[in-house]
Amino acid sequence: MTTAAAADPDKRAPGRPRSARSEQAIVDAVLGMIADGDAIEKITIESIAARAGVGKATIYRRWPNRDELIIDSVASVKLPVPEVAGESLRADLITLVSQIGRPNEQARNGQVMNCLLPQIARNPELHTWYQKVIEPRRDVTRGVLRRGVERGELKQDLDVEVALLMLSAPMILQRTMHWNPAVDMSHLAEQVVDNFLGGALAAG
Amino acid sequence: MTTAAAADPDKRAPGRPRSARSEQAIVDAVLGMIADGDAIEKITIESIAARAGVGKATIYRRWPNRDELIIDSVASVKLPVPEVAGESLRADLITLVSQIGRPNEQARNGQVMNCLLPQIARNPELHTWYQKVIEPRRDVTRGVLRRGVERGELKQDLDVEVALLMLSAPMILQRTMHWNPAVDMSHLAEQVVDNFLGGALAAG
Amino acid sequence: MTTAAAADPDKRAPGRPRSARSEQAIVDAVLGMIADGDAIEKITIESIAARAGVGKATIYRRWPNRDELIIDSVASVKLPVPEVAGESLRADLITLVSQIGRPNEQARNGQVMNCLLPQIARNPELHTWYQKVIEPRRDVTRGVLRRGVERGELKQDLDVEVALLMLSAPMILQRTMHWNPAVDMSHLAEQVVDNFLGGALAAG
Amino acid sequence: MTTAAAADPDKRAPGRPRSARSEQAIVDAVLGMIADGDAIEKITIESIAARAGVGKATIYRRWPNRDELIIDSVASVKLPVPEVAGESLRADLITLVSQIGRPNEQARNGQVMNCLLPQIARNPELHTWYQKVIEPRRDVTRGVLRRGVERGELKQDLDVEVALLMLSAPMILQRTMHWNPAVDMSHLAEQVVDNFLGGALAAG
DNA sequence: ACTTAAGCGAGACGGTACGTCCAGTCTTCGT
DNA sequence: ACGAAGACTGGACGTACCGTCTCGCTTAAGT
Repeated sequence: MTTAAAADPDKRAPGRPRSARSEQAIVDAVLGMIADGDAIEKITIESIAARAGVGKATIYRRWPNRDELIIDSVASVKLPVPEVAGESLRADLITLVSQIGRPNEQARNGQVMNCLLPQIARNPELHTWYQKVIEPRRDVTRGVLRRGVERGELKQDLDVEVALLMLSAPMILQRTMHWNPAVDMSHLAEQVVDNFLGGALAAG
Repeated sequence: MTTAAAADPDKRAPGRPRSARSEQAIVDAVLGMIADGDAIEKITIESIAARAGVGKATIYRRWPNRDELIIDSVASVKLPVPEVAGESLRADLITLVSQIGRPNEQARNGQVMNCLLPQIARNPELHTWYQKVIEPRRDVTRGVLRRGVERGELKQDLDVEVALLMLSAPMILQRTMHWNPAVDMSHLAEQVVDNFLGGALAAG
Repeated sequence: MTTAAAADPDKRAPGRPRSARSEQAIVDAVLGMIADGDAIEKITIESIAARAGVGKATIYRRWPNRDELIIDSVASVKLPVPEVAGESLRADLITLVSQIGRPNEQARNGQVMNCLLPQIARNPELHTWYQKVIEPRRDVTRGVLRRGVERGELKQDLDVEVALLMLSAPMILQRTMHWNPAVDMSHLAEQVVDNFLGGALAAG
Repeated sequence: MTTAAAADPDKRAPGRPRSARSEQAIVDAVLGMIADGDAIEKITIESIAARAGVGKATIYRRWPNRDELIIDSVASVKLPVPEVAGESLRADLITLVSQIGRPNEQARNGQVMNCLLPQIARNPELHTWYQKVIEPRRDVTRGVLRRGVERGELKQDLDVEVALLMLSAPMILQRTMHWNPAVDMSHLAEQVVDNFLGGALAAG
């Protein structure tokens, strides 16, 4: 997202190199303000520059505008790709699903996804990029589902991609936006997985 | 959302009454810009006033700020509460689910939801209001599900609210944001309903 | 120099009229800073706006840039067209010449002409404008000289325009720039006039 | 004006000596931009560095700021001290006066003086320096005038310094700023000298 | 030949001011 | 009293330069 790396890795660019300290200070300032729960429109370039102790030009040298900076900052918070125990299909899915949309300790609250969602919706580049970020996580769930199909636990004709969507979308909307206020979120992951696996139809 | 109605319905306010033409022109301007696919942040009060041929104060007299205006405008596009034929549970659900997040002719593209999503996420008032708007639609689906439970077609212990979430969330995210690009959207409603009803587990 | 007057004097512009108070505050701020002896390049639009308690846009609505504003402010200091007693040619000329380039009480120091000189030199529009400003003053001297010629006191073939230049240029350069540091300025006006009248050649 | 020479002339500084090529390139860039008629405020350090193909630091190593650089560059254009034939007082004065403020071939137009005038007015150091530059030229005229006095051609009580001012100021203002647009400049030097010598009073 | 020391082009650094745009408010006139 | 028009203060925008500071690289002089 930042300036592309040099084509020739041997030849470094002329002139004074960019300061890693400044870069970090900027990203930290952004994450700090998000974590402080500041309204997203209050996170201005000027306030970021002031908080980071950095000139505005130093920001604009790296990011073309505020949105890219915020997105990049959030993206820099590396979320570890989750691992699964492999005990059972249900347990693995609950483990994975319960992590979707969960606020993590660095990007300390749900504001982060609130920032990202609209940008992703509008910015095709960002959308593509975001897909790349979550694809590894999606891949883990995909693997679990595929193994379920191979083992005969899941239906042979299961559309894995639709399944992924059905597992993640409820978690995302509910966690970031409290989409349906009548839903109790304490056991949502289990409920989603169980409904997904068992279906709604009455047995027999 | 607009200015509260007069306390005494008999006594009309003195002076020149507000022009319905202005109000309509403002709302039309907003909807027009949304339909034109303008980026949401380009829809400024000034541009709205210019397009509507109206003074800024005339807008502020009616709405407290830009977000409320946009939301109100979008909300004014009356979406008819869908009706169901009542033939079968599956057919009814597909009818309802396929309408979720569908762009309609007045708010002519998916931009509308893109505008609303972040606002809803951040603005508690708006969130409450939005619940009220979609609650009637939700209620229809809720009714269908409840009848399914009563008839014994659906599990007795089905959590209807979670079910609603599982039916709508995938449609919303996929339709407005192409959340999972690997998903084919041509039969998504059917797939979501069938997965929801039948579950993913292999029979037997 | 400010926005041109309306073509039709009857029809006033729509909308809120510009505030005379703001305009005065801006001009006062500029003159104040000049009088304070601030370096000319320290008189920035931002500092003017702050001192005048005015938004920057209010300044830019009236003047296209800093230079025009400063010039206009200085120009607004109405210098009274001098009058002459008419006693004698010599006395009248001394009266007039001694006023050229003299700092006056409102534009309280020589900085003013220092500001204007380079602008005049570079900006043709300003040059034209400045000519109009000083023309009335020049006209008074011109009248005195012409009467001198008519009365036969001055040479019949005197080039009045060259004469004006010879009377004013030494005063301007010496007063604003101390052009020749070896010149004693205390009786400069008298000396210039006497040299001009009597010439340098030895009598006889 | 450049960095002071070493205290001990024998001991040259260690390290790589400054490049004469760079120095020349910088000065040439400045003179070129002036000659191109660029507005003085467009001649920035950055543009100079770019045009000269030189780093900014290389400029700052030699001159403390833009003004000094511009002045130094202009000053480097050596104007030859004029010589006089000594035929007659009038002819000598016309020779000298006609050269005042005349654009020369290197500093190719009147812009140069336009650049210098305001700086001189504001910067006392520069003022002193400028006096030194023009003093030799002034001295020639001073010599001619003094000889005129000694020979009895000019009045015994002539104030030579005031005379210098009266001869040069009209030429400067008219040549660099077209001070009085009504003045025909084609014979200005002759007119000034003749007026100066003969005075304006009618004979007899 | 090798070290030392300053020069070099390049360009990033923290800043300041620019001139523009919009927010939300206020003030005018005409309806 | 509402209408439009548009001026008001305020503040962020993204750009341009300032004068300073690294970078890796020459270029000499003194070992």
